[in-house]
Amino acid sequence: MTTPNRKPTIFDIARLSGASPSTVSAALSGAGKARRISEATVQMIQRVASEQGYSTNMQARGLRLARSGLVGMIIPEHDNRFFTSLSQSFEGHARDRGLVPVITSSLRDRQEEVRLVETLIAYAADFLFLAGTTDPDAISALCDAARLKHIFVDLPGRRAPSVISDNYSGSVALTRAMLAGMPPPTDDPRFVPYFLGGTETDHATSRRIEGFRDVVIQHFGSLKPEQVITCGYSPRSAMQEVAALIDRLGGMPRWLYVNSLTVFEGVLGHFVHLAPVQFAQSVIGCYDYDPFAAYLQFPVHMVRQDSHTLIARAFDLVAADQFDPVLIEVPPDLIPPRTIYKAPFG
Amino acid sequence: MTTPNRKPTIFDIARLSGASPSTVSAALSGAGKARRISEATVQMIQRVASEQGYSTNMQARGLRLARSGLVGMIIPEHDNRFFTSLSQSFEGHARDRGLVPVITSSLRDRQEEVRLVETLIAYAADFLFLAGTTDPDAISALCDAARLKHIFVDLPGRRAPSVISDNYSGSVALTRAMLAGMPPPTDDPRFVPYFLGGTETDHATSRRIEGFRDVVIQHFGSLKPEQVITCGYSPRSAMQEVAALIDRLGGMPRWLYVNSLTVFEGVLGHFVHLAPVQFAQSVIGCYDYDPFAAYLQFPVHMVRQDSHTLIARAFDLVAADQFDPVLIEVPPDLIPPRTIYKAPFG
DNA sequence: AATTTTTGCGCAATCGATTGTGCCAGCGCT
DNA sequence: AGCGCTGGCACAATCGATTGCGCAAAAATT
Repeated sequence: MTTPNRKPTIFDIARLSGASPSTVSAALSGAGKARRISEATVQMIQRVASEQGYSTNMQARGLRLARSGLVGMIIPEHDNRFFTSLSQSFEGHARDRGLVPVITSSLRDRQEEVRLVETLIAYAADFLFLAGTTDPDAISALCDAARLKHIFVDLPGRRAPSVISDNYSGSVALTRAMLAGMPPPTDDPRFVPYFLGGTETDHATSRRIEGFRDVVIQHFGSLKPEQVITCGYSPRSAMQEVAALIDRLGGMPRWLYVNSLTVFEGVLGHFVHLAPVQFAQSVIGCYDYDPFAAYLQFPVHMVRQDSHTLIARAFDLVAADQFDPVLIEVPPDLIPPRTIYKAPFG
Repeated sequence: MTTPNRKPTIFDIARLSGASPSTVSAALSGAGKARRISEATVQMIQRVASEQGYSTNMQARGLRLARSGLVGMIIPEHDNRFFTSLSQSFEGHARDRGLVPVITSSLRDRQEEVRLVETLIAYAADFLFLAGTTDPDAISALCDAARLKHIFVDLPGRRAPSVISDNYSGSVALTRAMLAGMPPPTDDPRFVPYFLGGTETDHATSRRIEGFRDVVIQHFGSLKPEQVITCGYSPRSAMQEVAALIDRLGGMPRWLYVNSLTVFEGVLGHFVHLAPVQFAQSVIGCYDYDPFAAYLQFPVHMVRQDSHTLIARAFDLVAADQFDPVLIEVPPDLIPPRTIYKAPFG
């Protein structure tokens, strides 16, 4: 069989099968019953089509139907196991529904985020999921103007449905786990917990800080402002901040709460310069889960957001055609340190 | 301003600006000069268009031009820092060229891989990058039939350009690094290196085994078949195999070469059940890099494939419109264990 | 046998952008 | 005045699929 000069269209199939293009379209798009095409004709057309290697031109179909079958998801970055677990779930659900997932990263750049939304609008995406959006309202405005249905995941928005983790309870659980079995408080500034990373203005960070604060106050009676260091999400600034902190304290703090994997990467980048003994007594907590980070040489408590449920809930909203603002919170899981470690205070 | 009933088209802009649709099209698509539209008219039309929030309907344009502006990349999975580093580079390069990257994962399923290629064909992707393809020739056949330009990355194909890591030299470097400073060989089967993971039939694995073999033979004089365990890429089977190996040897081997991050995840899943002392003397090597895995509690030598260069070379081929088979090898980097560890034989 | 209903399918418009072609006015030239 | 040339724009066809509508033949009904 020689390769044809170009891809066959319904007109080619029509010619070869002796039917009309509209009949071919109906037969191949599954609208055979609805358009009263006989079963025999449908089968015959399908046979011819598969012989010719026909496949629907989705641009033509999309143009006619004013939808593309593409569904978008914007994440801050691919290089992050939390976001990729969202991606992986998103792909699965999208495919189960016969949709084509388009996952793309903004690198936490607002301009880029806007461009991506505009692109997805131009391609007539059927709907859009947004993870880690920094300016949800602006995005919603854009989407609304183009009638693009959208749902926020991970960080909530006011103008569209949001499916997020229960950051407060997750943070409380994480902080409690870190402090479990702690010795009586002392005056040493190294013997209080520190919170590192994130942006105060984002919902997730602020809720996590609240959880952290409540538990710390319960155990220590107070929380000093310098115990909360919100330095954004970049590994670089995290590395600088943790270095400065250790320098200031004259050593590693006993408890370090790390807000996100990217921050953790920065922290580890600094640990390279420390002798192991310097953090031998430390307990690390990290909001978000990475399977490799879970096996580090010191106990790391991690919060694993339930990305599967987050995405599933968002798709439930899609299925129900529910795009009015609503906030759905999904509890995350606490992952204890691996059993290969001795208990820190044992 | 009220939101319009639907997105404006060039016909709306034409009506509002007093020009014809074809003039509007020319003005907005940048073909103003070529079609001799006066500068004043172009500016006027652009102003009206931006006032109306016009954006090109890419489905219509794509239909007319028989290309979409979409460029695809298929990877085995998102949850893997090697593949996501490819993704991230791919996105950057695609955007620099004004193209829209569509990255999607096959979960190493051949059927799914084929479906994805067919989907990208249906959407008229401009070209396609394929990473970790298990059956490249079948994919090439599909793409050729649809005149879809494609390039293999990571695993090579015969019928299209391939840009891959220099797996042999990377493997030699990794094995050498693992064995550096090794004590004289003994008869203990725990004191020989083991290779774990991958598929013998894939090019990367077979080249890596060759490199491993050559170095091991150089140091030990021989390599027994049981020292090479190719159990695929799934963490589950890796976990089983490493458990069986340790059981058989009566303890951890001194050197374990882990072929890919997913295999490493499986290995770590088993390490949970071991006392730290059991692998305190072991040296791990892993082909592929994960920033967290690089900080584990035992020395881990890692090979970081130069994903940026891999993608850059592939885009060079695209730019040169070079889609005839050719094999380009890019040297990977060896990442030594972090300095926080004591030297294993120090 | 006449009428109504159903079955099976084709015609032609439509989605929104691009592009080959044609038309007209104005200009310079002889 | 007559001619050619060019700048500036509009007309209409086109890409490939979907769908409202219509029509003829077959089947069912009276």
